[in-house]
Amino acid sequence: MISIAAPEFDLRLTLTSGQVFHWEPDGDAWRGLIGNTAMRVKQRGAELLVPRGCGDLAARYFALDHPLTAIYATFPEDAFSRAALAACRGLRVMRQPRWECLATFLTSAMKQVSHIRGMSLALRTRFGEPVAGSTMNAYPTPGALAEATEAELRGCGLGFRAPHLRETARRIAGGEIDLDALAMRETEELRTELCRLPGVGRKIANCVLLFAYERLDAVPVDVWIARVTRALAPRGGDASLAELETFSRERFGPYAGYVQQYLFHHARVSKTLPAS
DNA sequence: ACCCAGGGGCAAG
DNA sequence: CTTGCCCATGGG
Repeated sequence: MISIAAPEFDLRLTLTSGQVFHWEPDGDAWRGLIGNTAMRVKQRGAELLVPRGCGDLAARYFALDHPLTAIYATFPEDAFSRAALAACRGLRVMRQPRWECLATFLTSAMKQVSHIRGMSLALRTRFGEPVAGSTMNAYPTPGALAEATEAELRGCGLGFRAPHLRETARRIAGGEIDLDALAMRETEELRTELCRLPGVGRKIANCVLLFAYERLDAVPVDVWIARVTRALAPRGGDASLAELETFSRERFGPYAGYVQQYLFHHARVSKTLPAS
């Protein structure tokens, strides 16, 4: 293990905030994969202990370069947002592998976090390649999922999401869509391209923009964020999802995705909403 | 038994 | 351009 600097970072909060679904606690450390690299990571104060040779990889994955102080300066002043910031200080919006992020959020539709974890693990176990030094397999490639049958995917608990994942995997494996090449597109254009994929609508596209394409202003509006922002927005009681997204982007500013992530996690963990 | 989950697609208004 | 309904599955 080596040590890297990780000021203003909370590993546990970051890994349990509903961004990634394959990390598991191992004593006072965490075990998981960054792409195809096995990792055991442990926080010790303002430093992070990672396997030798994995410092740069981990620093990038955990976004240790994000300017949290500047980001916090943009947070709204209302009581609930302040409480979320106080409760989630050190939570970072990670940089995830694009395909893995797209596929896991595609399976997330109308599922609780624990279910998403279960599907991710089942897909890895059934269709992923083994990784040296890990008992967990890598996330399955687009090709591996494109070749799976719908029944096999349903066997992993995917339900009605199975044909969506299969067809999206097929398009990517076949080269109709290049997730890496899309990285240089502007956000609006990139979102439009992602929304063309079956099973990917506005909310899931925004998750992928935020968690895999560094678009920190993207706001995924799920049921939790809808509840929070309906309470936060003036006359938000009957606002549509589109209106809530517009409200969030305008109210929360250039790091709206960061704000949203703090509100999401705080609301979920505390089981509270803004007083309206 | 009943409810809900980090939604999306499609038809109908 | 909006709204209503269905789509599987599992845990509380």
